[in-house]
Amino acid sequence: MSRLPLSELYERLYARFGPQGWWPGQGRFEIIVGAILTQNTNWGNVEKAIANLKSAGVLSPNALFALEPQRLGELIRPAGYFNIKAQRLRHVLQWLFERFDGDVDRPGELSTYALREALLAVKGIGPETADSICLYAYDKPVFVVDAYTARIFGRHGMIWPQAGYEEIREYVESNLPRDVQMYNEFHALLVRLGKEYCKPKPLCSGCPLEELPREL
DNA sequence: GACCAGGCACATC
DNA sequence: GATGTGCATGGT
Repeated sequence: MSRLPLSELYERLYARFGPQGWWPGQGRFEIIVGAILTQNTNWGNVEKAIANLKSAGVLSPNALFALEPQRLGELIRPAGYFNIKAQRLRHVLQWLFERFDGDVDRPGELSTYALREALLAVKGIGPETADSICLYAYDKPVFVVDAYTARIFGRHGMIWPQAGYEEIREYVESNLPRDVQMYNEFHALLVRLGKEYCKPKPLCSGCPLEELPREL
């Protein structure tokens, strides 16, 4: 495995691409909705779905919870998997209302660990979605692993090929300062790098990381 | 037309 | 515990 310090990788990516300004949406509730809609889905499609929700005036916990499930599906249709995602949004809303009286700020009072566990218990919220919500909606110091992260780290020999989500998350969290802003930028920078240079095909053309030493 | 995109739950072995 | 499959739209 490479001994390239993660902090150096972070600094190089930041120097190359600059601040990414994530999350690309505003407000806690919009971030939560976006985190579910973007599951295995291009962000451009998510933007269309969110625009539909805004136009319909239902991008709030109360309005969205009052919506007929079928109507919700129609509005988020551009984001794909619209039936299952409509259900997942309902599950989050049920959680929000049953446990926090529909107040989207109150989950933030939980500890990082408690919030993460509570989110993971909601049907339709897996590790990446839970961590995205923790980090980007509630400023909790949790690193978000995604498909790009695994692919980039894997191709550069930084993790075992069969490493799972938790393994990769702990690898990052134990090798970087526990810093919300750094986790925020690092994840966004990895997505940026992945979109531009680390696609399934072609493999790594012009990747900026090639300038980095493989072994220090 | 094939492939891909900021996953997840569930079935099966 | 690992692996396979359904879920769906829109861009390249």
